[in-house]
Amino acid sequence: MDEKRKKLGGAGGPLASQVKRPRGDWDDDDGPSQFEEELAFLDEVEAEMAMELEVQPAQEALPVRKLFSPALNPKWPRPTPPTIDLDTTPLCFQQLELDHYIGSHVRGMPGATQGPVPIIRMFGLTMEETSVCCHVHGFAPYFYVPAQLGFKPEYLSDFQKELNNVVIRDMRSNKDNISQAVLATEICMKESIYGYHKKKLLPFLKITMALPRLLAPAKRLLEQGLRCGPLPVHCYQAFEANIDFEIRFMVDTDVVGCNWIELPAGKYRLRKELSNGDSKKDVLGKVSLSQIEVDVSWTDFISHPVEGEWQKIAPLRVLSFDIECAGRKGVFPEPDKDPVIQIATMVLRQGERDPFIRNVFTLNSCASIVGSQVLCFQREDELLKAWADFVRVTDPDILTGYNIQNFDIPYLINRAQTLKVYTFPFLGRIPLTRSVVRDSSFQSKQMGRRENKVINTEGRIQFDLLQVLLRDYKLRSYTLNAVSYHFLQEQKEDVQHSIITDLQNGNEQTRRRLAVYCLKDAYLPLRLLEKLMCVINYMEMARVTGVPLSYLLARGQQIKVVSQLLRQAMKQDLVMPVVKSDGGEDYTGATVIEPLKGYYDVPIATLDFSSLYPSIMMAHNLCYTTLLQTGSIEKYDLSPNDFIKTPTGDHFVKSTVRKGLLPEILENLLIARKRAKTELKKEQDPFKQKVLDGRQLALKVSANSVYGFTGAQVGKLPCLEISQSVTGFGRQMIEKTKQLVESKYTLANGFKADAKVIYGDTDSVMCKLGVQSVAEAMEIGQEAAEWVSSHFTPPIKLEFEKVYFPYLLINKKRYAGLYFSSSSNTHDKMDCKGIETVRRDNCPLVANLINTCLQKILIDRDPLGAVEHAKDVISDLLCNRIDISQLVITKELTRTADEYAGKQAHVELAERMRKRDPGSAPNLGDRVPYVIIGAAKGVAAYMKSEKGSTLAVRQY
DNA sequence: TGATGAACCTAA
DNA sequence: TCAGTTAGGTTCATCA
Repeated sequence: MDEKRKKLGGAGGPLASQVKRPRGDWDDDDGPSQFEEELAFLDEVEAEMAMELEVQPAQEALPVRKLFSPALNPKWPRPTPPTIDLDTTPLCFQQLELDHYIGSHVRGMPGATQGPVPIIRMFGLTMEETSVCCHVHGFAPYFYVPAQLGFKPEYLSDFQKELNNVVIRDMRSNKDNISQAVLATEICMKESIYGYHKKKLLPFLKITMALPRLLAPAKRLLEQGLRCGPLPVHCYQAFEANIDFEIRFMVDTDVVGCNWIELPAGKYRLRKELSNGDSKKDVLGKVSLSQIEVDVSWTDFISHPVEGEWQKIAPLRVLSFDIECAGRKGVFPEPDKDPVIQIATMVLRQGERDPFIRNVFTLNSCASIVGSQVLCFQREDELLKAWADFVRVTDPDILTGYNIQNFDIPYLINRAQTLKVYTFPFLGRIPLTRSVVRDSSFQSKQMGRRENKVINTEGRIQFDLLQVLLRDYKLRSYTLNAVSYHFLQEQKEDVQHSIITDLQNGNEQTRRRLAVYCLKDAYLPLRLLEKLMCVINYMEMARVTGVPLSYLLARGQQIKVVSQLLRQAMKQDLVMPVVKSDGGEDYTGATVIEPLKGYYDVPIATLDFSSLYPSIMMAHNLCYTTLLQTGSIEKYDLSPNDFIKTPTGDHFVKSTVRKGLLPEILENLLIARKRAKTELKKEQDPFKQKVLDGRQLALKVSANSVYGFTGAQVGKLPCLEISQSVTGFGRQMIEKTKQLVESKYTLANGFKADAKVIYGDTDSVMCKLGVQSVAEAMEIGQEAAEWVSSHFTPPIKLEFEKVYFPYLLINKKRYAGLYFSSSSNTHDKMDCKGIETVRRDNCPLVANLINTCLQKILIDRDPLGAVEHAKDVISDLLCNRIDISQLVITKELTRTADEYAGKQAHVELAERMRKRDPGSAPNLGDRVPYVIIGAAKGVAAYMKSEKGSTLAVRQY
């Protein structure tokens, strides 16, 4: 079978022309596309696997009812779950999504018995593919404030009453008629995480509120001041009042994202399907579409740590889909005007190779497609209704596709509204909760401003591939076509947007062509998801950081650190203050050593501090809990031996006095990473390997984001003393490394030459050691790294990483070289940093030209050839012989012409392009920075030529 | 003509 | 209600 699959892999393979298909008016290409072969092949796979007979593809409209008959579509519903004997059977499921809703008290469950109560809801999956919805009762939100001086336990009830009164008075409308906003107050001994306080626990008031949304007003009112008993009015500072309810719950119950939950036998209640009028007391009716729905007390379930058997992953259903709309010419489709004409869907079990459901819902007839079910509808509203029903029946855990979040789902929902398909917008697992489209804007320094739509699909995780790619990959283009080509070397089916409507208005063959296109657009995201191991990697990230899977795509970096910090803090009775974040002064970052620019025809050894910032935090015990605030040294009578002064003048106690939380978190992350890596080496099963690799990656990323968290001034808990001390130590270290290397490896000490650090950035130094061979450079580099490491506090470690030979150092953050690490005989790659070849704001022509030039310089050792090449391209440009499809133009460049021949050429080219195809100025905004001149100038500069003699290399 | 700042993207 | 950091190169527009 795999043999066959391989054959399909090669473009234009022998299979491509064997099968003929009927031709329609729009069928101007030869034979079926490769994707069609692939689809057809999927049918064969199933036949070979002796699966049940495939349903004959339908061509004519089907009565909708029949679609859902088990006889026609046996694979749609999940397998019937085993019957459960509550008294003897525990229920184990992998929790995939965790949220909360406001409901009312359930008899026998802990928590408030009156008024609205928050109920945690876990959605998940058993190993047998049974979907589970679990209502967890009795957990209430809370926060802390330090008890006022002189506060006595007997004041508690007064305090609670006072706070309750002001909170209720503060409510604009009390729709739910809440009479008890504050459920409980108690005194407990805690310590603020912020600053060192000699480990002294102080009395705090733990305030439990009825609902999560009451935390913010309670906090605000307490900050404004509250009077209690005989004490004067006091303004309280709130702690942990800004923690998401879900995170609060997970931290307190040791639940991490996507871990396994066990409900012990006898401890949970099964919900039943209740028909109308069937209202037995004590039996709750099902409210979700999950196959099994249960209730449990928050104190009664077991949360399994991600270890051993509990590392497994349940067979999630991943549903990928794509829609086509019949837009008007030149107008982007609008849901109140333009119909949805096709929806293609593929459903895959996570871990399996091929989707087990493949279908396309079409408006009007459509010729059959081998490998896919074709479901035709005469009316658009019926199509939409049937598709939504189909989604609910197949009950996917994950919804994916390309840009479904900002296009497909909103379009479908809005279109359904226009057509009055009222049953449509219920795409989650709670049939009573309508999916609505909301706008949200999201802003961060990292990602800039981003406008997004948000659609609630309770219990089903939206995993929009586009969003994943935007987050995790820096790409030149994010079109599905470009992305597919980049990762899969595969293209979309070739259908121009402008002809979609014509295809729809043609015949069943043209609609078939459209359907194949649509199917591929549903299929590609699945392939990409698998190739990039998104689901596994995200799950591991959720497990490592402890947040729900959905947070990873919906939220930023900070929540992950907060989750870990809270878990660690709780163990030591430490609590997190709510800080008001006001962006202050920036602080100094890393050092970039002034480069000795030039072309180095000798091996350059590169030494790197591994995980520099995490290791600094560990080595020097930098943490909120170890920070000595002004006056603390005197206050706690600390001797100089007890603390350190950082390069920025901040003080932290040593680990002998108090071990910091952040260093502890980092240690755990790095230990876990090491463990994952050793397990990875031992593991034979490729699936488990992927999981472990995903984990070690998640652990590394998590460790590196801790520093950023402390420096995030608009953040949950910024601490510039930590972040600036970290960078301060870093600056000191790189400077010291340079000195050490240059002082030991000298002629005077018997080495072949005086070593010179020619460049360095943040955590690395590039050393010219005066040796001629890569092997020698590796040997000395290795030794130097070890020797330098011994001058620093563990776990700080300088590592020999690679040798560049030759090495072209153009400027700070701009260099290229042949990269040797595994072998001293052959280079692994040509490594380019910061140069046009790696930048996404240049047109391909520039990148290609520079890349070729660099290859000629570094690999062929032919700098003259490089300049010749640059010249050739220039003259091609000037003679209009260049392939203009490689060019993208800037608006600015078309406006001004100047003396630069290259630039002038571009202006002309831009004009030509415009004349030829006025509507297609491609990627407007891309830079074409003096394309060729820039390159030639660059190459010449690399050759140390004088300014002005751009093409001359005589001096070299 | 050179200085300056914005926009963009990258290095780490 | 939400947002990881700073350093730094290159290009281009603007202005005196």
